[in-house]
Amino acid sequence: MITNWEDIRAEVLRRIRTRFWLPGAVIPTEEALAHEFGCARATVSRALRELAGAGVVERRRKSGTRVALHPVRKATLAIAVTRLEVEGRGQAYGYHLIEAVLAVAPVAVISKLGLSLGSEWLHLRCLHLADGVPYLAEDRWLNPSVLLDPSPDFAIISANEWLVSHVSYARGDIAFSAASATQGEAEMLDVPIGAALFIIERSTWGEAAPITWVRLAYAPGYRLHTAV
Amino acid sequence: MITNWEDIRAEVLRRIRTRFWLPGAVIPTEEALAHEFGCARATVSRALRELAGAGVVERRRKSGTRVALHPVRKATLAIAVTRLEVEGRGQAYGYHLIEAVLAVAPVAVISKLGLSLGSEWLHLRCLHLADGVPYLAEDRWLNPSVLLDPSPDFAIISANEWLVSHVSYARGDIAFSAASATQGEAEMLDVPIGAALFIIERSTWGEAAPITWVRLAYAPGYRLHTAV
DNA sequence: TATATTATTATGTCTGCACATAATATCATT
DNA sequence: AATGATATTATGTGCAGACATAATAATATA
Repeated sequence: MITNWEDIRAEVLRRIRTRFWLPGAVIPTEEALAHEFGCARATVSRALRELAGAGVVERRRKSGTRVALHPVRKATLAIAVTRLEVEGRGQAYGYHLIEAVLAVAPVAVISKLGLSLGSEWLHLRCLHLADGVPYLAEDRWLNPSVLLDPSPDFAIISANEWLVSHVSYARGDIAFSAASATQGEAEMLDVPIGAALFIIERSTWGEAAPITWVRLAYAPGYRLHTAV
Repeated sequence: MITNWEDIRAEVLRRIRTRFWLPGAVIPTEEALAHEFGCARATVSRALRELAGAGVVERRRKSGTRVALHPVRKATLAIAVTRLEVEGRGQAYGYHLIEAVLAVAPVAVISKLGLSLGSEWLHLRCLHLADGVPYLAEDRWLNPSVLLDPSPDFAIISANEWLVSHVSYARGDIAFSAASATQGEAEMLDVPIGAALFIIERSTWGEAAPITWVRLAYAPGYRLHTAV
């Protein structure tokens, strides 16, 4: 008797991983499993739904549930506000605003956010520190119209942290890549020009207009990881 | 009247993103929302549970549901089998086995998988191509005891693809980082030594013993991205 | 034979109810 | 004032039943 959806999920996962049910094979119906485990169909359904969300099984009406043939590993990364990420490791967080100017956004940013040409945005360059050591170089373009009156002081609070608690957004996009350190990044992070850096680029849109585009260049050694 | 959990999730998300409910604020109870929307409590519960899973709200018994103060963006990356990733973009997939030898695993691998010192593992080096261009250099250490009899021919099928359909695993770990191309990687990918590469490292364990450790070095230009 | 039409099936969703559980508030006791 | 017992509250889980929906199979029709 298993009447707990987490235990059922574990048992089904066990049968898949031990290859009792092979990749591509159809597993018993919800009703059959509910009967076997001595629980309600809804409970089995909950367990299988979670496994489908994790990419372990694929489900289709009428045809049933089958073990995923090519398990798309869904790695879920938790991307926190930088300050909390650093403090969460027990390190002291530091933050410096390097530059904040109104300027015409470069074409790369314009095209990614779909801006009109020649529009002036706020350009921020900042450095985040962990235990006093350069941790992350931030290069951000920010739609000035989202700034409230009075405008926040980005020398004190990081744009990221201010944005998440003051500006509503509708959708966003995150990309991960690797790049060689530019001269500016090399200076900020105190590494040689050309060093391999881990890059996160984010675009964020509000309901009507784009909000911000940011490139985060992490100091060498940075790793994002997750259990599967 | 909203009696559909996805619509309820959308409506709650709208209220949060339009800052009708502010970060940190407690939102109405499931029962109150169910009454407002004219649906059952379970339906609201389902919607809020999904939002909690996405990191948008935080829920605690007795205290209720509140809008996440520091929304940990949970970026879910879909990591497919390389062949399907390439073919999914409409490119021709190519695969070459460079080397396959039994050898003593280096300390870095031993420590990551918790192997006993001096054990001989199968060392594979392979190159994956997209439209004939080097795409990914793979450096893999594989526990020879997982190989069935007859042993698969890794000159024809990639280890990744063979493993997902032939070996059961219990848990794994994925890490993303950036690194400068080693001499071997530079040769395989046809890039200068020191070029910034996107790196994925994976460790996989079976129920009892470790199965494999692999380092995937992607050619410059590779990006992983996801909508939020 | 090819093409609609209809039945069947397994998952997807919603409801109303019950009880479990964790966190908090309240109150009595020392 | 500090401590401990008790009540209250909101979420967490489970159940049985109903109907919706998508995909497939079976059947009838041109």
